Amino acid sequence: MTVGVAARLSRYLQVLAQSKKMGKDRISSQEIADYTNINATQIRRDLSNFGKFGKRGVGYNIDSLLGEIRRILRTQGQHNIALVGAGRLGQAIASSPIFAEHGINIAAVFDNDPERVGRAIGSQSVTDIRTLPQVVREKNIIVGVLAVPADSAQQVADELLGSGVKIIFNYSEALLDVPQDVTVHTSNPAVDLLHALYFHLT
Amino acid sequence: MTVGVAARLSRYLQVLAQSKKMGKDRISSQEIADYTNINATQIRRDLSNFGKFGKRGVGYNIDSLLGEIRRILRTQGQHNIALVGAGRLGQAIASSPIFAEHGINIAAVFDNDPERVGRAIGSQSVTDIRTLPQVVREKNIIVGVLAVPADSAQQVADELLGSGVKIIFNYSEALLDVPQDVTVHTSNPAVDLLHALYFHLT
DNA sequence: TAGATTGTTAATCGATTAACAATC
DNA sequence: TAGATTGTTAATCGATTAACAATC
Repeated sequence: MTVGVAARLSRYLQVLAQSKKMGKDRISSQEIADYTNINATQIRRDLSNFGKFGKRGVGYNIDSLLGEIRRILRTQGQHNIALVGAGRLGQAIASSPIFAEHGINIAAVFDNDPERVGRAIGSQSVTDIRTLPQVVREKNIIVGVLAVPADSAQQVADELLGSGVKIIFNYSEALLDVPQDVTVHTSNPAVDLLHALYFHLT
Repeated sequence: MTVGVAARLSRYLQVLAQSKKMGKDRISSQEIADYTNINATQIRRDLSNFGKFGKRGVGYNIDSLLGEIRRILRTQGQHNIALVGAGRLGQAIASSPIFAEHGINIAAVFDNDPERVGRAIGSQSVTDIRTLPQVVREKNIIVGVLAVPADSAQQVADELLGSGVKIIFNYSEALLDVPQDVTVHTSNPAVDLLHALYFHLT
């Protein structure tokens, strides 16, 4: 499977999960297309690579398609992730239902501020960052989410990597230097906004 | 220019802006490639579409390349955006330097909670959401950022669109129904995580 | 039956990559 | 001069799209 197909499948998953919440039972490739800006033919083709999941003239059953995609992406189990930074952004991330909805469990929240350590955040309490290596190893965590200021991002990233983390979600503006086998996903709303604006201005 | 090229140029912009902050003067296509996961040949080709900005054997001058890309993307002026929602996520967004660094000005922050109205947030104070239509029109805002709970996202989106907004950044899990000429960008870290995990598990 | 939507084909387009001469 | 890196070509691959028969 290419990176592109996996990325698109995970977006279909989000649309399906939300549509189910809205009480829908089935959905057409065109409806998924409207929400994702992915071409409907592309969607049908992505899905038909793995089987015949739809009914002609009807569409796709949401529950069964959710199951199929989760099976394909192997996201049926629970995954443990670590969140570093219990400031406003960290609190917002920890209290968002978005991870839990997709079977992702925030297994630990770290901060270096003694004022914050011990406070409740999401379903956890904040842990001293000095215990990070031990906790990350114990809980077998391979994903770290960075919600720290840019000037400490690299240092925290190094610590995560040293403890076995292989995927980093970077919510700071910092550029991170990491080994080849580590995936860094940098989330930058301003960057997305710039190219969205370009097409509006044109 | 295709959507792809514009999206990539805005990512180069981010790398250049950060590298400049780190005190660097010049950068090679390979270095940009390492930070963006975009192929170095692709980067050189994207840039050479618009001119010969580099020096062989040396690389690109960061200041001059920043200027060129900003000119190409027309992001030299200031853009006004509106933020709706002054909760934890809204506060995190408002206090992030990431928008200001790219010439994007958060011109108004709205909330419906009387407790929050009037409080300082970023460089603004929170405004009553009932004034949204008036403020958005007065300030000529065409970009709205949604940092509200999923169950009020559609309602707020409708209000923004009714006041002339054309680009929405949706930080809720909700799916938004909007007219064809409106761009919705939904930011969903869990979705990104799912496909990053897939490749790690494989 | 009539309408809708899938699954699939075929054609086109843009992205990716390797390779390398040009040149700083 | 020697090393490095751009700008560009050529080949390949995946994404996109239109179209439509199959079929629910």
